[in-house]
Amino acid sequence: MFSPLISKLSHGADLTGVDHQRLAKLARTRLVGAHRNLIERGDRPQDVHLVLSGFACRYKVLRNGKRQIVALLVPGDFCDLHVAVLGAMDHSIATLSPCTVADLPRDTILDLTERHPRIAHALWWTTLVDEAILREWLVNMGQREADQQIAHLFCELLVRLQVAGVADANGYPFPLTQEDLAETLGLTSVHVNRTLQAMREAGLIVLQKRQLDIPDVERLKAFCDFDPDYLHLVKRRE
Amino acid sequence: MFSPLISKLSHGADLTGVDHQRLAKLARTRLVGAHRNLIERGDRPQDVHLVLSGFACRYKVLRNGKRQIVALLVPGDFCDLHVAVLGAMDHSIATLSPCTVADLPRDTILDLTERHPRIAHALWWTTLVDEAILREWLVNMGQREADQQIAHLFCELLVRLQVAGVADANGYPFPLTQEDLAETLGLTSVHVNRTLQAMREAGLIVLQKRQLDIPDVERLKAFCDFDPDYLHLVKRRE
DNA sequence: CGCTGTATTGACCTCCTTCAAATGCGGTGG
DNA sequence: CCACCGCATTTGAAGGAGGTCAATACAGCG
Repeated sequence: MFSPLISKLSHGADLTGVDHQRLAKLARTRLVGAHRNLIERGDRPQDVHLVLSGFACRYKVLRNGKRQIVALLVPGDFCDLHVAVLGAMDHSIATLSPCTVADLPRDTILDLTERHPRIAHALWWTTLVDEAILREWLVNMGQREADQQIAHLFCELLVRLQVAGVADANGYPFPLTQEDLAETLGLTSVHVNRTLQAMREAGLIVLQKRQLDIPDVERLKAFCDFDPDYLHLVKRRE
Repeated sequence: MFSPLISKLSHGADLTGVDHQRLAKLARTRLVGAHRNLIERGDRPQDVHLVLSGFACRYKVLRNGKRQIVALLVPGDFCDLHVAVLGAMDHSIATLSPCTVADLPRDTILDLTERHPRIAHALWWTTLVDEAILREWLVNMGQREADQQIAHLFCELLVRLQVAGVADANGYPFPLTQEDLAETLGLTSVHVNRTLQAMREAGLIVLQKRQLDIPDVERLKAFCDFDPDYLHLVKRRE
């Protein structure tokens, strides 16, 4: 049930089997349909939310109605680990596909981190990686052209989903619409569409029926100059 | 000496006078010229670095030589508060103007936070605000046009510099070149130049001799739809 | 006064957007 | 099983924001 989180954390810290147990004991999960708000701007959530399956996103909407997705949340990602420190949410979170979500009482988390430094350290690590991803997205939007931008996002998701244990070696389920993709990359859906077509023709990707396959992962990585160092993955001890 | 940091922290947490003392005691500062690297990608800094005056930036360079600035560091901002958790730096940090920088031994910081929860909380707060700023920059690059983008950055800096106590009500020293500005906004310096001219003609800004003045702050904020909630400032107790 | 880095300008180009219509497709109800 | 609906994808034509290249003007500084 909590395996995506545990799998992910094991790439960022040395969690022992005992620690795993502690996390798994917190289970209280629910199913959420696609396109539902999990948290809205201005909220002060009491529980900590965790995505266990499906895709969700952080987003902000401008006065003119435009929406910018500022993060994709995949299995193992926290929605609001630390709002308590900030007070109110400055952005909203919504599902992009059906998701299973865990609600963890904030007190439980606080208690857990206080008593188990390794867990605290692992959670620390996740938020710093989230920040590093934001920086890389900024580079992506600022300096790369649409095709490389899309390719880079696909490469990042491949790694992140593999780390969570929900992607195979060269592909994964990809429920986002072209519109969603456009909103995360700062493009229009029309241009995303045309760019995807070009990438398909170039044999870089196979994207159909909400499934992305990458025939030649190394080639795609080279195409967009992908370097996963910003994900700060640590060699996993078997 | 440490007033920018202390001034800033007081907007994010309830620090008492005693806490102030503790921070101030750590002083070991130095002057750094403009365009010097403070930290490079791959480094594992031992000390924690803090900007006390001047402008610095986080940046990443692509293989093709393009540079993207992913954060501006102003007085009171930390460079690398938490690399210890991540290991190596995934980006570099350089000065944009002459800066005074403080080097704080990591152990001192660890010790301080462990023994003084309020300080720990305040430092927590700063890193979460940094993350919120990244999200807003993503919105800026993805959804706003050049003129609003520039305006938004200017508004953000006005608030941040005021919070640090180094800006007056409607302006501040602005040492960045148009090239620097271009690299932070994902534009070219040519286009930044033309856009700045238009903004000057519109009376939105006065930018000359490395000094930015904003004749009508409310107007500029309205122009770019600026909402400072993402900076998570707390009403300061006098 | 000359040097060097920054700002400015012009001409041209292209990536991406806009608007609008058409096509395709999964799901549902008859 | 088929017709139909709603949503997502695809396509076309035209326009605009921003990029590229390269020359010129300007300003601070030793």
